[in-house]
Amino acid sequence: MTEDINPSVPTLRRLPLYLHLLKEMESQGVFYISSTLIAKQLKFEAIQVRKDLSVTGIIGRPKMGYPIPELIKKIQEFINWDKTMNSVIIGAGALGSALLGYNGFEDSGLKIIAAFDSDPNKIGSIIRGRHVYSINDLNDFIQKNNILVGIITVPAEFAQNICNRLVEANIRSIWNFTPRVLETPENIIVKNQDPIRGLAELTYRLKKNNIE
Amino acid sequence: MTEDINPSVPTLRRLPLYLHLLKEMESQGVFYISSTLIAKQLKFEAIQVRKDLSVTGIIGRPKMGYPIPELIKKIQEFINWDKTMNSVIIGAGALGSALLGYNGFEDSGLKIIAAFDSDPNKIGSIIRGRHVYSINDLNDFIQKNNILVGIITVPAEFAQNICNRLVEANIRSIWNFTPRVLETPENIIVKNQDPIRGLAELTYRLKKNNIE
DNA sequence: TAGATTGTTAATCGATTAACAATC
DNA sequence: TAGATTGTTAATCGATTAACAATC
Repeated sequence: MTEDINPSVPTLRRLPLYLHLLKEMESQGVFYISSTLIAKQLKFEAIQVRKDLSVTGIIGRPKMGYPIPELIKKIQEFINWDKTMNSVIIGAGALGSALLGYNGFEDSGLKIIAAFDSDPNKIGSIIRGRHVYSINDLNDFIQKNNILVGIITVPAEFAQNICNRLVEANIRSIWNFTPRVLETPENIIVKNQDPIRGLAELTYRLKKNNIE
Repeated sequence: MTEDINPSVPTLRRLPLYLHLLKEMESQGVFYISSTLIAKQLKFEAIQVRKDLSVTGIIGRPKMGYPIPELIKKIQEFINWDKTMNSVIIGAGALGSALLGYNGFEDSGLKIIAAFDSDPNKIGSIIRGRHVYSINDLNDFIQKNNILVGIITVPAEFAQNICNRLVEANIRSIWNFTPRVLETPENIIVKNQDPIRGLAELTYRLKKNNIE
């Protein structure tokens, strides 16, 4: 086996930032970049950049830095963004609709191919080019369309119920945008992504700034 | 000074999860909860729960646990969610509209009172009850309406430009939903919140699961 | 009372940072 | 070549976890 390095979660979370920067640099016609310059752009430490990038197996060249096209490829492979992953959204409300229209997924290989909702007014409609189906069709759809990721954007109180349905349909992973912690079998990958958690960081610092 | 404890970032990010759970318990008529039970619900360790909660200054009672109403209040005070904070959104696209309609902010005291965009078709419209103004009116609006937080949901390539305008208007903090790292003066609080960073964690584990 | 729970102090674990030889 | 940069190994820093006395 070549892949032996276990990246830390912070490293995994930084890799998309590198990827985004590198694609930008590449589009500007730059083909080598040093850890020093990456660090400056992203406000990291150069040594941290080198440590992070090393997990992908990239080999840099002293004095030159890292070859950008190759590094992009290595990062994409490492976090599995070089492949298309089909997903569905459950909950076609504000947040669900936003994710359907969000172009930030371009870099990632994630395709949201349908939405599901329980509201009869929404079922049958098309949001941002994707059909909205009844939640009752969820199980069938997942099994027939090779859906790897279920994205939960329903109100918190329905999150566990939707989760159960996804598990029944043999989903592989769940991206949970609600503040509920979900009960799942061990083999299901769950990533919680409640944006409000980041807000606490910001507002705490606002308060602290104000006091001092 | 009573507040001497510096919470770690992970602790700050967990506090909203406790808050959410506690509010739920309270609405069910429960008034005391132990760290053991909180840990079980959130899949944490009890000792971690106690460590986290201690930053708020809460005093628990052996055998009983923590008084829920008081703990809710302490957490809210600690992360500054007991006060209303006015904010504006810049970028009334998919993500911006979603945040305008998102009811997850109820717990937090954050009020989004207006949106701004550069698209003449959007300017003058109303999205989820909030007016969309021209970006040219941003500076005036911020200064006149005690805006503490600027939420950036424009496409990445415009993020720095919007950031500069916010800084000019003497904004106190920026919640940045783009993958760009912003250049700001030191006194501005910036919180980056690109949802795609969490996706990397999920997709990496998907890949790893598949290989093994 | 006995036993569950808190909260403090110490130990462990893991991530970041530093030092520096190797290299182009 | 000289000097900038990589990548490895070690040191530091900080967060999590463990141990346990105090308490209800």
